[in-house]
Amino acid sequence: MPPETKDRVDALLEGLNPPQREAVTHGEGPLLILAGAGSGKTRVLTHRIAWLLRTGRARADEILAITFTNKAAQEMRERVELLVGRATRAMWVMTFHSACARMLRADAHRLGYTRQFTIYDAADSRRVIKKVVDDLDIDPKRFTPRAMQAQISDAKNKLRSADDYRGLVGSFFEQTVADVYEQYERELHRANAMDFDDLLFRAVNVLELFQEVRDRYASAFRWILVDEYQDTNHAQYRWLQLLSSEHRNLAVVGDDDQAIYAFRGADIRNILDFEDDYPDAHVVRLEQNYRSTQIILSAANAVVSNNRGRKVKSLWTEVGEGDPIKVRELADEHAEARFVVAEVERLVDEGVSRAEIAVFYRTNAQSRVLEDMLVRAQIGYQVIGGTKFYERAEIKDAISYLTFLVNPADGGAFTRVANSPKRGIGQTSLSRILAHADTTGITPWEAAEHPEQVPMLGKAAQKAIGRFMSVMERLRERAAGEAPVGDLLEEMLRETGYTDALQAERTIEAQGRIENLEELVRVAREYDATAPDETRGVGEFLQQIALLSDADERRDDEGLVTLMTLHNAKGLEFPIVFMIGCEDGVFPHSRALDEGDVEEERRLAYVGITRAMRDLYITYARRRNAFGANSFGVRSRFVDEIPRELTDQPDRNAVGIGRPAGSGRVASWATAAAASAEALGGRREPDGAGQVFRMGDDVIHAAFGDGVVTGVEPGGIVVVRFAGDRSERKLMADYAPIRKR
DNA sequence: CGTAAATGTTTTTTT
DNA sequence: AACATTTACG
Repeated sequence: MPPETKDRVDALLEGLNPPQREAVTHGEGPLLILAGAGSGKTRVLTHRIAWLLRTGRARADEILAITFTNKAAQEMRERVELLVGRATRAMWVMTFHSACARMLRADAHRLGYTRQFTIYDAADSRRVIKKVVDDLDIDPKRFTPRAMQAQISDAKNKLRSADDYRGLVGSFFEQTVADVYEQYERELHRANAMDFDDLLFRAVNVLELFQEVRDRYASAFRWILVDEYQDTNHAQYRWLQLLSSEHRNLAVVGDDDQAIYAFRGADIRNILDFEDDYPDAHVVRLEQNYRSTQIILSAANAVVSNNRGRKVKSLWTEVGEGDPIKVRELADEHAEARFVVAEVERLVDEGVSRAEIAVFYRTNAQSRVLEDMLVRAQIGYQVIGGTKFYERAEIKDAISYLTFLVNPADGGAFTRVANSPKRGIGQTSLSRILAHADTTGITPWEAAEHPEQVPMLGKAAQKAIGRFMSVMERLRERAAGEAPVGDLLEEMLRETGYTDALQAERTIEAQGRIENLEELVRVAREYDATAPDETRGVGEFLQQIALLSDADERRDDEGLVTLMTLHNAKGLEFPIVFMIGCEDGVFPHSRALDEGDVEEERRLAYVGITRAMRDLYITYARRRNAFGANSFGVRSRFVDEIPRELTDQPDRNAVGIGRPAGSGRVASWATAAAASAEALGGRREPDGAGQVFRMGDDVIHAAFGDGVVTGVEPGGIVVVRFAGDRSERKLMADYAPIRKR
């Protein structure tokens, strides 16, 4: 190695601790990196890639790096480029699904798909399943499409085909699933479409069935690196196995304590058994945490240590003790939101940037109350997840138009756009056209091209279809002529009258939709400008956006408070973290309790806690609006698993809805309500006269307005923080003009 | 064929 | 409570 190169390699290793360095400089052979939360695993991955490149062990096109989100992939590529000082376009850094889609574009023809195959999202797939259930005369009440979909997805994640599944049938339910699965596969194939699970499944199929494809990739990818390995499923495991079969340079990074995707088929054994699969694997443990205070780490450790069957690890930090964890009980979800918002305002006053603050919750629905409150307080925020941009009706419509242009077999896309905007093509006409295509073995596009040949189709419908298709024909020529996607999209929105129809509505919502479509055009133009030549085109654009996730939309430089589910929080860190809704039934989720998946929920708690660098707030509510009805809650068991001395509420059981001493669990809302009443004891509000105030109560003051009780002191004094001027005042409960809301 | 009202269903987490 | 889907009517 020339001395100059050696210096640059040494520079790469500077600032790494010994185990990190060991992982980065591991040579040939399998490598397992057990990386505790905040132990710098991303740093290790990027430095390892840079090291492989710098030392000449790898060319960029010999590296395959798998990340969990597209955003993470992009960041990883940028960081590697910074380290090695040049572009790394040839390197494959992407998610499992993106990598598989890319491989399938090249080789799907071997399985009877074209390279323009459509990627169906969960909603598209659900629609197909519904149709199948309907066609097969199955009672959708007994066999809900939702359950069917879950079963099929599960099978695919285990690499079980419809045939395989049928062979394992053990009940009437499964028998029915087998029928649906089989027909579903036929429908997808006929539409030249794949669902998310297919991308992995079919990619494995191609590698297994075609030796030359396997050889091509297995020899190309000399170095493979995988992040978040604890959340891989069997199909992903097999895919990696096939790709790494030749060089065996597979490096995986993960933490079994952060496995939170079992519900999606992830198999924690993939990481636990790595050393059995690769007996010669080199194992590195990263146990020094660079992120959180000792108190936060201790809390996380205490909680997760209640799980069994984990690889024992001991995280430590040099960051220092830090502040106690702030635990708050609030009256209901509104008081909870008010507390969070008031605290955010206080922190911002202290000079904290909003971008340093995140709020985590178990389910997306919980963001709503919080959003209301943030809007009122005029605090900028972003919500990750929930209703996604690409799931909005108008965006789906626009995408379906493009999809139908490039994939004329996609009857789903056709159905979606044919009568949107309204042009007099109803459900009946559509069904006739699709049935005609079905029976004569032509594509929906071809059938629609010749409406006069469709049996039973009315004259008016024929004319409407004709007009629609002549627009589509023109657009298709433009698409084939490799027009930029942005131009094509704009033309489409204009020519089909889509924008005009929205404009005609003259409503604020329609205006919002138009703005969303403009945003989509902007995304397309961005794609036109940045996509490498070889991957340009409508088809590729569509496949790429189909694989975008919520997490990819996250922005971290615009001074916004971030709201997201605990699942979306994986891999991120924030100086200040709020975990809200910490009640049994909400978190851990009641469904998980029913199904005995408490350990996964606990890992979710571990993930949430370990995102916090400096300050952690945990809140729970006594009362919460579940289905329109109020339910009473009990503090989450996870809160009680945090040693009290790590919190600012060492005697928190003295007041409020503490878990009844000695009782193990409270699993249902019914028993929860009883337990709550018991815990409240004689402290329930008297009707009418003399009010009793508790921490978290919402109050209205005649002069100061809305507020929340932040403390109760002897002598009938209550401490109230007011939303209006954010002041905190001590008031005499009996004399001050305050009442509960 | 399209709209409006009525009914039923929904809340886990997501690539 | 909110939303989607179904049903009834114009």
